[in-house]
Amino acid sequence: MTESNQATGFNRSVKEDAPRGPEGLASSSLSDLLRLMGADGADLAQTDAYPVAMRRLRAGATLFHEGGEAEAIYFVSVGSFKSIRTAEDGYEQVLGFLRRGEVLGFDAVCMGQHPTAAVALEDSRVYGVRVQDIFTLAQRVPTLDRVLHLAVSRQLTSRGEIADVMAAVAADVRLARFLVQLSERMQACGQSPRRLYLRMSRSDIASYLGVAHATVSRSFSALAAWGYVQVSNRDVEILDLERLRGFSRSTRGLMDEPARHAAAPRQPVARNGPGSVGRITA
Amino acid sequence: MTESNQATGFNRSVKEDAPRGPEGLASSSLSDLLRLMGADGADLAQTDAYPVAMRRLRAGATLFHEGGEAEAIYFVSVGSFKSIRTAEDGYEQVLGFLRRGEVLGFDAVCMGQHPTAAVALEDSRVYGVRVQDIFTLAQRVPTLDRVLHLAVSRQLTSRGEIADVMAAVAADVRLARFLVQLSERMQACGQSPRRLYLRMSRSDIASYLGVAHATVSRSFSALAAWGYVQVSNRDVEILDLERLRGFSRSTRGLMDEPARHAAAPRQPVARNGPGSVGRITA
DNA sequence: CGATCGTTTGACGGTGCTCAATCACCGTGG
DNA sequence: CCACGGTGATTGAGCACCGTCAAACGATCG
Repeated sequence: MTESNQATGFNRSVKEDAPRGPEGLASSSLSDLLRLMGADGADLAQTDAYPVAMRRLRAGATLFHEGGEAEAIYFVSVGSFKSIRTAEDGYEQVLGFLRRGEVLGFDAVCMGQHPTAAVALEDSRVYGVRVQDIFTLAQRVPTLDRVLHLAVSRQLTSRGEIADVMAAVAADVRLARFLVQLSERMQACGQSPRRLYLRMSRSDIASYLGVAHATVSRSFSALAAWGYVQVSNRDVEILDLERLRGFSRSTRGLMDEPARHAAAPRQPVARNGPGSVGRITA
Repeated sequence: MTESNQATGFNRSVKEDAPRGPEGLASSSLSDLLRLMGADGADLAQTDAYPVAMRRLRAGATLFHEGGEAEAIYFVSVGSFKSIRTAEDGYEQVLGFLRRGEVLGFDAVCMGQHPTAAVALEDSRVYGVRVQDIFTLAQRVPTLDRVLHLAVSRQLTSRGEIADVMAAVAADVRLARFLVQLSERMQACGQSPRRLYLRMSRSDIASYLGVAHATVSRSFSALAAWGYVQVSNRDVEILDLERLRGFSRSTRGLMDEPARHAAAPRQPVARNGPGSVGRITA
């Protein structure tokens, strides 16, 4: 618990060099937020009037706590977060990893308090919109309403991806699916889909995959041994994305497509090879 | 594949005795939908003008297919659904079970097509709102906008509950958590939290829990043997909700609170008893 | 450079997955 | 009414993947 966060409250003075709003929060205009969310600049010019809070967090700081009062929802501007739920015994269940353009804390609007917490994985920035302002603001600015709906819909989809990963498959396959997910997100951002830098710890990954801490390490080693990836600490390079994707789809029994076109440093199909247990029977 | 569904299309003639809209769909008024969603009747009277499609489905019918074009989002009026994603090998991953007042298909608005399918678990009815109408309608009728945000927020929360269940715990515990979830939902609906009738098959439960078909049966038997529940086919009676809830929270090792107050038909703590493997280390 | 944390790897034991047989429950047809 | 196939649920046996415990290794920071 070496949190270096500056408290939880929304109304908090934050070290900031941008202009301040009445709340002591750095503020930008709504148009900035809409631009971030990829809104086509229709009525953007008219939205400069609306101030929007902006908040910065250091790595490891928590944006809002589980059970905390729902003060605002946030849009990630730069950096990345994990959303987690902590069990009574202290076990942290990771529900997802969020990046630029994604929305945080929306699951709180139906309850008044946050069912999950959000923690920054690196130095980050977010826009915040107070919950009480959402409805009126969305009514005033249709573009915001649209943007919000879209972002939440995307969020809903990504929450579903946990199940895809945790669906009873071998641990190696879970990790492979996770890496493919990351790779696709990278590509969606216009970045290289082969070079990944993992912002989260092995334990975070383990929680997300629903396997043990140590098993993640073993699976990384296995994937590297098969020749799918090259791993150096948190740097991951995907050597053969297509074969990795194929393996991530593997279910059980001997994978139906050995897919050994050309260079296979280590034959993936062997004892303890891909897909020994894999999938639950339908 | 003995689907008795009446095709997928939204613009389909449906056997219906209610008034028809221009689309050949039975139609009700928007105020009905808002009332279903628990909106306080502020401007309800003025919303009678807006027609809303209503659709009926038989048990086993699919409301919309995975990959299908996103035509509308739906609100469950009566009955229940499962939302699923089907892998290439035919494995059905269940993402959640939905009941009255919940929203279906919203994750499609950000993509134009449905990332998941929805199948009726029993004879059911839904209200449908075309995707293209959502934004304009929400702007015209603020109450709808609010209702929609709330419903989606709830949906987001329930998607997170999959992780709670699938988080690496013993299979018995997963089932216990699932039953507790159902029980709480029953209570929220004003029904008895002890008497459950499971609308879904064992395989559906297995998929939702992330365990094998057979393991669900074994876990049911175990829970019954511990004296937590009494099971007869799809009828489940919870005999001791508090102890069941306690067990559902169990992690690993010998559960820290034996909780043997009084009557314990079969001592839950025994070899192969509760919480042998349980939880992944934090 | 030492302390602390995160990561890797090893060995062991157990739970749950696979396979498969049996049973219970229905709707059909003889 | 009872035989009959079909679906879904239960139970059993065997084996191996992975969770636990533990120790060694590496990285990062003060």
